[in-house]
This record gives sequence, C-alpha cells and structure tokens, in this order.
Amino acid sequence: MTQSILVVDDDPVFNGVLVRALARRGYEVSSAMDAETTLTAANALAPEAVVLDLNLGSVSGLNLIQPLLAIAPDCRIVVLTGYASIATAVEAIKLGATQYLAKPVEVDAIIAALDDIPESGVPADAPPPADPLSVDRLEWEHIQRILREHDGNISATARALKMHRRTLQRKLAKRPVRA
Amino acid sequence: MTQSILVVDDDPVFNGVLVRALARRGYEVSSAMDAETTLTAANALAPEAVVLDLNLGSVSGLNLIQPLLAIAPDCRIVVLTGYASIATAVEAIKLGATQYLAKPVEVDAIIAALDDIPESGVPADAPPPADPLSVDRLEWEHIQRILREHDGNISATARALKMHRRTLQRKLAKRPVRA
DNA sequence: TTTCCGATGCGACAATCCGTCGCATTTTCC
DNA sequence: GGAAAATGCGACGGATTGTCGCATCGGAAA
Repeated sequence: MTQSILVVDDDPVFNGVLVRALARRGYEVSSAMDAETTLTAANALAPEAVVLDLNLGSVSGLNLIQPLLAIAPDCRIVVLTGYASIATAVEAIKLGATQYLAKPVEVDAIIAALDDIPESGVPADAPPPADPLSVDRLEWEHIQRILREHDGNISATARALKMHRRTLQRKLAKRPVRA
Repeated sequence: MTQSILVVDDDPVFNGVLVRALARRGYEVSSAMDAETTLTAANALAPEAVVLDLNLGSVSGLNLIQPLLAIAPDCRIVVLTGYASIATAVEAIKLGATQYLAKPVEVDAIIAALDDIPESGVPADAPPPADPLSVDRLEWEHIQRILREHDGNISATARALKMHRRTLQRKLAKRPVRA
C-alpha cells in the first residue's frame, strides 16, 4: 500500500475533497496547486505517488511529469483531468505517467490506479471498483463542473458540451441522480 | 525513413487503400488480416513498423503488441482503431505501442506517427484540449474503462453502470463520437 | 461427458428523451 | 438606453431506452 501521496490540482474545492478522501483511507497526503509548489513539495517529501491535474493555470501538468520522475524515479503518477483527450493520454503515458483518468472519476478508481503495479498493463487479480459512477451520475457531475467553470452560464455550458441548450435545461431541471 | 511496414486490419478495403497509399510513398508494405497471419508475417519480414488495428475478429490487437515486440524489439507500432478510447490508448502505450490514433485518420498522420522518433518527449505535440469532453464522449470513455475493468464482460459492466444490458450493447455497437 | 448457469446477440414495442423551433421575457454589457 | 445574449418553456417529430423474450454459446461444476 502506497503511503505518501501528493495531490496536484488548482481547484481548491476538488483538492480538498480528494485530500480528505485519501486521508480517510489511511494515506499520508499533501497537496499543491501550482507547478512551482508541486516541485518544491516533491523535493521535500519524495512522494510515492502523485495525482496530477493537467490544467494548472498556464502550465500543463504534462510538463511536470519528467521533473517529478527526476526527483523520485519510482514515483507513480496518475494523471487526472477534466479536459481529457486521447492525444494527451498517449503523451502522458509516454512521458512516464502510470495511468490517465478523465474527470469525473470515483475515488476508488484513483486509489486502484495509485496502488496498481501491473507488469503487463492488466491489473493482476485486481477486482474492479465496487461502485463505479453510473452513467447518469457521471453526466451530472460533468455538467455541474463545466457549468461552474462557466459561472453558471447555461448557454456557454451547452456550447462547451456540444449539447442543445434546451436539453441542458431539461437535465438541470431534474433532481440529480443519487450516488 | 522507415522502409518496411506491416499493415494489420481485418477490413480488406481499408487494408488495400492504406497499403497502396504507403507503397505510393515509397514504403515496402505487406499486410495481414488476422492475428495468426500477423505473427507469421512478422517472423518472416521483421518489419520496422506495424500499423495495427484493434478489432481483429475475436482477438484484440492489444494482445499482439507484446508478441510483435518480442519478434522485432525495435519495431514501432502505431495502433489504429475506430473504437478509440482513453482506456485502450493507455493500455496500448503501456504495452509498448509508439502511437495510438483514432479512425478515421489521414494517411499523412499515420506516416507522421510511423516516422516519429522523439528523443526528449517534449509534449509540444499534444496541448490539452480547450473544450471539455462532450457528454456522449465522456460516457463512451467511462463505459470503456469500466468494461476493461470487467474484462470485457458486458453483463457485469451493465450491472456496474446500472444500465440495461441491451442498452449497453447498442451503445457499444455504435462508432463512438469523434473526440 | 453431461448439465447447468451466466453471458451474449438481437428483434420488437411502449415509454421516454432529444433536437429543433419559436416566442416572450429577463439580464448583461457597452 | 439600447443591443446582444441569456433564459424559460411548450410542442412536435424522430431517436433512444427499458423491457421482454427467445435462441445460442461457452465455461464451470458435477
């Protein structure tokens, strides 16, 4: 079991939630919200694992992978991003990340990725997370995050999600699916 | 410039088009349409590069990556798939593929991937996307990740996602939304 | 080897949802 | 103050979903 984890995300709310969830499960957790603090913390703590967001202000989290591995070569880096793409996933893994996950993702999946040390890429005997997000819940969380990033602007959110504004309004009018 | 390329795709039309396009550009091209032929050809030809489809009947192209690299360790493998997902991209790169591209893709992009030999891994090629994933795309990625965690078991995946098995089958049968 | 269980594929149907349209109102920004 | 954008929402045709049910297949257990 991994002991020390550094969580890197510029969203303080997300950072806090994830740090608490990991601490609750017995991990030593620290956090950073920008590139400079990340490398300072890595130098000081030599974490065994890093949960790394890609959108860190003007700096891409991709640019932190190799410096982090230079500091702690055995460090497992799990990239976690709200702006996922196959291209950046390929790049991240080539640069040395262990795993790449798109937000929103359940904490158990993050932990599974952190603890995973597969030789072949397929986790040996690792059971799947007991309770992945349902598709409805996934959609709700995703919509809420993008809506927040657009300051509650429904039209802009619908455009960003490539969804019709009417459809988004209908979805928002519903009570969210219980987790 | 790479000289010998093995194209692996079970679609004869696609195979023919790509083989001719690569031959026209001066490459020595051979092709295979199933797993067994692929390994036989690789043993005989020791290609410098392989363009590898993932959907090869009942065998996943992912399962060919390591056998191919065992035969030709310096071989560059570019994975092409019409059912691209982050989960399979991550797995392909971890297994040793050089690049992973979603169909439809232009021949020039395939060639660029085949010839690409990055030394430093500077991630200038893959900036993070400006837009978040659409809801449809996010759903596809989530389904693919959970499906892999359940070893391709559709019934178990449907239960985990709290979705009807019939619905999941319909979603899996569709080509995913372009990223 | 046989049996049983779970997985799988898929058509059909009713219910639900989505994309679209359009109009009126409200809010924001210049 | 005015223009532009955002917002709310009903209605309609088409698409999708949940459900049902049946047949087939593969693997595990007896």
